[in-house]
Amino acid sequence: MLNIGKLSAATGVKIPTIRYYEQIGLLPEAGRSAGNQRQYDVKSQERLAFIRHARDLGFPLDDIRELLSLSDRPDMPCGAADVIARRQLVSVRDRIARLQSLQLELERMLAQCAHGTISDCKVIEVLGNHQCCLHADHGAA
Amino acid sequence: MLNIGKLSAATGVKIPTIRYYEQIGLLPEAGRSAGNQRQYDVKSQERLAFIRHARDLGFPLDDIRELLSLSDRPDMPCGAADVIARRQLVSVRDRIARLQSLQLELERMLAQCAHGTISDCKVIEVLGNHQCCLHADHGAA
DNA sequence: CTTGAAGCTCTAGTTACTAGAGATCCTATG
DNA sequence: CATAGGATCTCTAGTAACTAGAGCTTCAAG
Repeated sequence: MLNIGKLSAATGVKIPTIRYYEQIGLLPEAGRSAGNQRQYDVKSQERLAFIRHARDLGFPLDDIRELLSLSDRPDMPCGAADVIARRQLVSVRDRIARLQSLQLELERMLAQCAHGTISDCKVIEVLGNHQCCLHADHGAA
Repeated sequence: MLNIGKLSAATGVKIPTIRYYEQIGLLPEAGRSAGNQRQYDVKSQERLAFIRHARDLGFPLDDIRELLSLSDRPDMPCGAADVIARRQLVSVRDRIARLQSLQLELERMLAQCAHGTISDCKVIEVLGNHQCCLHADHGAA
């Protein structure tokens, strides 16, 4: 049995976040000690590690909730988990593509900056003028 | 003079978002028609386009606020704008790097999925086990 | 037995919007 | 000129995923 501080240290999830996860029902209500402090076992730690990892991977909490409910029923086909992961992969790829075009534009802006005054600052100028940029269609998304 | 609907169409910023920007002081209070409806001129449209573009580039509103206040003083040196853009570039690069490692891991998970039952689903398994992944240090950030 | 760290609950704040209710206004058609 | 409909108004509250703080209690070390 470990208290919330140890659990936090073990999983890297901050204490208020653990309580928050319990509040929204992502973690079951923890058992309490005589003095009303939360007590966790290894199961809880594993569940929290699962959440942590999925969060690191960018899964929203709702998907994680779904994944957890799947993992509670090990005899079901895993198509649903696959769908969630695949959806996540698509969105990660999309985010990468966007960010790469933004990176290019920022580099271009900075390369043109002659360190003069604001009036001829390319950073400001480029930001004021959407026509000249490489990601014109991203706004529509 | 254009009303909020036209401004929204012209800039691609949604109507409630325009009002929100006014509320938080990012846009000055718009003039009103006899019937209390907001009226915008070309200046407002440019300012909003600037905001829009900077948002697309991933700048947080606070940075945009700063950028706008800079662009209102064209005789100042542009070092500050440069610093903001540079900071943004660093964070964009960092986000790309993270996402690329997440992409790899998701691809790996999906490649291993044999479409059996949950009990042998690699997606669930990998998520439950942080040891085996490629981005172990990301959580610390 | 005391003291200081760690835990508790509860509320409110964050970012950048988005949604909805209910009222008002503007414009085009009959 | 009346009216129907879409557009706009204000206001409140909700979203995601936490984070911060106040004020209290409990636990462990000395």
